[in-house]
Amino acid sequence: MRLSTKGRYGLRALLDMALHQDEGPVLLKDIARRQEFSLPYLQHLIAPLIAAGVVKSTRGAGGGVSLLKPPSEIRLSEVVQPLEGCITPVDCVNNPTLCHRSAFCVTRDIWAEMNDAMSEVLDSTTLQDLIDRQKRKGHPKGIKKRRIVSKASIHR
Amino acid sequence: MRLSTKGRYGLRALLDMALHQDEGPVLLKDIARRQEFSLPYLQHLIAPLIAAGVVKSTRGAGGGVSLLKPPSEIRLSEVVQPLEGCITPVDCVNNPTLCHRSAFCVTRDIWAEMNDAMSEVLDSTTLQDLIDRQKRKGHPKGIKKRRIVSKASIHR
DNA sequence: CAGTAAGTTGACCATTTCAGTCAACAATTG
DNA sequence: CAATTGTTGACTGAAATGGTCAACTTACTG
Repeated sequence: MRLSTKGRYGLRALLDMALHQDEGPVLLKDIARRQEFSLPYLQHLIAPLIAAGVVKSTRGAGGGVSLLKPPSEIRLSEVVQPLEGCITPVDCVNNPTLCHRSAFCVTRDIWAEMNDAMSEVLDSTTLQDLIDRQKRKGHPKGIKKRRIVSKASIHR
Repeated sequence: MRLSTKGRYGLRALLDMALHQDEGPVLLKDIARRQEFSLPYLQHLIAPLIAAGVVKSTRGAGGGVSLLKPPSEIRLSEVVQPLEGCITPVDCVNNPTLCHRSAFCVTRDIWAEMNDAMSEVLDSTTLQDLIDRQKRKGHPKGIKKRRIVSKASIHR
């Protein structure tokens, strides 16, 4: 039941973006440095978010990425979905025809309940909520200065 | 975020067992046939449930598997956990030291909320609840008679 | 217009996990 | 002893995961 790094890193990237966008488009390079994952990988996380209409990119010098909507209008489900695909625990929940047992399968009902419970969290939380929480916690802008980080550090 | 077949098939196997245990120990062979997955695979699903103390097995002729507790005392979390391991979306939720960002990471808080939401469903539902639902739905004992099933049928 | 700074895209790769089979074995019954 | 039934571990093919790298496009700067 693990989320992949796409969803996890992608959401962190978006939060980082939100926390820095007052300074204009945010450089992928800076997000990667602050969030401590590689730029090449980050590039692949951004693409689906652009396709989903959550993020806009500007090329060329002075370019970068920025949010297309105010953070209060971005639900986490809008972010996680493009990155992870549907988050359902079992495919038959959304696609009953996958299994001929669906109609009378009660375990499927349970997976549907789990699905609803997870969706509820992601639907009811916005990027703004994350920003607010971050500000209460400190480190409001993440790690800003370049730091020497050992290669062995775990990015999980 | 998919559950593996272990958790899904395992829970179905347990429900099947519960629905048939009035007739004494249930044969793995029969569970496999009714639930439409292979016996060799089912054998591997039973082992963790025995280790977890949910299921008891009897070898030899007339043997089979049976529940160690009444269905009303078996929470789904007790079944899913041994099969899937911890169901958390991200490891750092249960093990903050995995990532040095844990202390100030707000995305981690969200994954923790998702974790709680999922756990709540599995903790608050018992095998008896599944039995009751199944009886209301019909097919109370699953598919009993041997049926010819095409190889192409999808077991998802 | 040249040069450089960005983001974009697709090819590629190593490792791990998943889903499952198979065969040898242990225990129980009759 | 023979038949039945569960137990265990080795093994395997396919797919997903978690990346890297290089070529390309676009845009700004001087």
